[in-house]
Amino acid sequence: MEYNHKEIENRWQQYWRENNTYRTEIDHSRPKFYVLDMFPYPSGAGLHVGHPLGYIASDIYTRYKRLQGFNVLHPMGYDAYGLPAEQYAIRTGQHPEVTTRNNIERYRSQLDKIGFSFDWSREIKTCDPEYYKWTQWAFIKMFDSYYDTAADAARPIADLVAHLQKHGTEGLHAAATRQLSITPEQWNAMDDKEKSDTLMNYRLAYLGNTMVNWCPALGTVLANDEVSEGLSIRGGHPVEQKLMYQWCLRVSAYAQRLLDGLEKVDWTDSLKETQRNWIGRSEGAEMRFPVADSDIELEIFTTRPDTIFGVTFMVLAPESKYVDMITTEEMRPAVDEYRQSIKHKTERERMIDRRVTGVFTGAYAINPITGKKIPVWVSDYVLAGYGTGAIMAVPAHDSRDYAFARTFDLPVIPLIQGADVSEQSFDAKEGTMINSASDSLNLNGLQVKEAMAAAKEFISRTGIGKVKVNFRLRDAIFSRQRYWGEPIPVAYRNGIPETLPVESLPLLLPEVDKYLPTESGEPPLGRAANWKTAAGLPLELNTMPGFAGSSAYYLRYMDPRNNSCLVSPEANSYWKQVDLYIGGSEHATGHLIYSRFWNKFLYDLGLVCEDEPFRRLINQGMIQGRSNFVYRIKDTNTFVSHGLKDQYDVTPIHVDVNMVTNDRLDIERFKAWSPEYATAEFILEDGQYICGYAVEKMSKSMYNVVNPDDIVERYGADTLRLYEMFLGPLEQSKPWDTNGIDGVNRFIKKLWNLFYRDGKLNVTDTEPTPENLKSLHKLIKKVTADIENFSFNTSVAAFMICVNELAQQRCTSRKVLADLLILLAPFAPHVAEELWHTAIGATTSICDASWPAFNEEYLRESTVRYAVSFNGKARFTMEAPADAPRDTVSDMALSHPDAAKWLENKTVKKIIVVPGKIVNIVLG
RNA sequence: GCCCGAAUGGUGGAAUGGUAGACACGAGGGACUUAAAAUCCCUUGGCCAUUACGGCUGUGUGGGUUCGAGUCCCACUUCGGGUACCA
Repeated sequence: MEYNHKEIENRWQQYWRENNTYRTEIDHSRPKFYVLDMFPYPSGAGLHVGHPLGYIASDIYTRYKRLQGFNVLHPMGYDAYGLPAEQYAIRTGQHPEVTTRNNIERYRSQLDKIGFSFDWSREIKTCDPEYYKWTQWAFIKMFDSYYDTAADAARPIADLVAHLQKHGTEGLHAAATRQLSITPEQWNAMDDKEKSDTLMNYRLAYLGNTMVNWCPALGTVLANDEVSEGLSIRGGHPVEQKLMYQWCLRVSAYAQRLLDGLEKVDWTDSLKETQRNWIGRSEGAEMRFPVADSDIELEIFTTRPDTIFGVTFMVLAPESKYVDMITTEEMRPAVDEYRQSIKHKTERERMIDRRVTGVFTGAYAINPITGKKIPVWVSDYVLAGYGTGAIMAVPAHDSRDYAFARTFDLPVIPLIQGADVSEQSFDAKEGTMINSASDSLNLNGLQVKEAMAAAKEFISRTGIGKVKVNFRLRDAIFSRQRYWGEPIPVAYRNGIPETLPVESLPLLLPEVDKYLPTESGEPPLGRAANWKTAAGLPLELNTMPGFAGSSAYYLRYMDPRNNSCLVSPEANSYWKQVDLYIGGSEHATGHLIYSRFWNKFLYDLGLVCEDEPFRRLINQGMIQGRSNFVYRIKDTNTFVSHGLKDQYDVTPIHVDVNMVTNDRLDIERFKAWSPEYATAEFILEDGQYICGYAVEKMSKSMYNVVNPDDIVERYGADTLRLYEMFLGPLEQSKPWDTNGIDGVNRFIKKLWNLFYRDGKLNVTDTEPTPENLKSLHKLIKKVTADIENFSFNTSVAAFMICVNELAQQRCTSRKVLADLLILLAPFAPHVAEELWHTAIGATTSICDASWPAFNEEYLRESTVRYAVSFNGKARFTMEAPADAPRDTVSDMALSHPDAAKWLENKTVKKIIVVPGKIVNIVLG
């Protein structure tokens, strides 16, 4: 019997499929466990070897938990809406659905080859009407809800309407776009349009005029997390700011709960930190500064109310509504010109160009505490979208204000003792206050923290302002001017938006002749014929963004075919939440925020039983490419080997990693690669051409893409799985290097030879020896602990050691070998299943086996080795009885023959004995 | 700029404060073979020895705590990741 991976893997993959081995049902007799992968977007390029990394880890954990007796939910599906399929459709006219279907088929066949234990009966696709019905349904629920800030929960909008009818906005605690002040009489006198507009101020899904990231190249708006450094994440196109009337989700209402919820989940600190920064809670005060000779008051937000005595000017955002109100006649032309110049800059230009610019409005404000007159300026370093779009500038203690003050020659008043502000501002929140006293308030002599508290207390007591918490987290823009997304279930009656009846869902994505905007600039759905309700009302033309479909998919997996609700209470109360979620950290500020928001909303409605969707989360690292280079001597067709390249003037050229083995170039394949190289000549070292290498992103253009299918074909899925885990710690980014794969492949062959020695079955019913049991239980202990810690690389090493030991011991014991296979089954399921049946003689799948119990007894030693150190330096080792008391051990060390030379002419000051490990003799 | 993380042989990487470099790759040497592949054995951080499986040194840099530091503390350097005129 030889190890034949192709035959084995085909056989068992078929067996598992035919026997529905991985089908999962609710089973109250067993504890549940939910392991989830972030489902993939099926791109046209297919999977490369980096994609399955997280899936392999989650599969190992899933299989391990099943062997431990858990009923494990482990589903998979596709995040099927997305830009690439649509852009492909625009170029080729092929329907995105066709592209997507083909890509999904390719993904599925690639995934199947790796031997995952997904329950495919629960597969979902976000573009499937049966699925997106529930995405649309959730949107309608959000439209019909507002956020009650007193109850800290979403409530039906009908409750809000009732409140407005009776009390107006008096006593209303609701998250809102703007603070409104309405009497019941005013509300009741409103017409439908006015009422609709008013309610939009409160709805969780609302239409609003907001500054959006507009990407002209993609022809759509983008959410904040879809933009990085002024460029779109998809495609890298420039993004500009634009005021648009768009659908939004009031995620900001949940900011505090999203922050608090992080305390309850088991995620890495760095990921929690990323979310905390993104939510960006800052505590401070909102204050009003009266404008001189006017009734207008400027409202500002500051986190440093303690620095109120150092305010030497104020700054408004160019878009601030105050600018028009206070600018003096003589300054108006300059201010208008400045605002125009800002408007014409794209977001990216604004980022690159960090010059300090601004203009004086001509107006002065009054410092409410000192009564001093201070000039009001306009500058683009103040953002309209944060706080109130106006600031009090304290140049001595804020670096941005400092730069502005120096540019426009404004005064700088230091407020902290010893702070040198001649060269730069002193931003630290520490020190003793100076220059901070008026008739009503004296902060001098206080520490910064005390001063902050005192200032806040004073401000709220005197009514100058109030203590306020601000969040950086913005509402999510929910409209996309695209075709390939979920239609928003909204129709317009006389221009007033209303949601469709829930019973009419799903609202199907209509057919269009082209996937481009209409001539009049409307989104592609504007091309759909008859895009109206049955009653003839026009339907919404925007579609939902990419994150919509992925926000509640983990709930749908619990009950994927339910036609009457998103998830039944029975299914939800059994599966509860995701116990382990594995995926990339790139979703930290997108999907992982939106999902948590969406889940909390459903929780408020009493539709799900857990407040947080993902209990434990692991970020697998990215697998980078390892590119190979050849070195062409300039202006020739001669290539010089890596070790000799420095003697020539060379150009490095990427070469396909698939024709390089251990950095040695297959010269014949290289010549055949391109006609250009057919006549190439080579300068070799030691008869070989050695390539250089570099770690880069895995991509076609670098010729460093390694396809998992090729690895499976050549070495088998088990080798691929083990090798991906062996490569390094799961959470760390690391380059893929096929070179090391022979090591794990050899391990599988060694394992095989343990069961079939010289082609003959080598398993007997002999009793295990103490040595056998020691090797086995060392492994049980190590692998169990490693899986719990996601330290898969070290468990693979432990398998290698154990197999070597058992081979050396000539172990044939069926009991020991069977347990070895169970331990290995999560990692290399095919070979484990094969040997389980053919060599062990089992008649049921190894998936139905039980994880072996660890017994400390077998590891107990009668003697242990001590390292004997002198002054901390280890010098020799000695054996001692395992149960010897410390005094006996130190006496043994001192009388040991090797000790004599170290003890010569020295006095022993102290002896430290660490049982079973170290004897450290401290000499005088 | 701010926040987080990392730094260990030629390479990927192991090490509850207790003999640094597990495991693997690569490399060198050997066995088997007409030869190659495959397989197996030995060596492999550096330096000095090789009469000794002996010595010295060694985990980015400099300090500290400790009987003992890759591991803990302080300062710094470099590299990744996140975020950015967020007041």
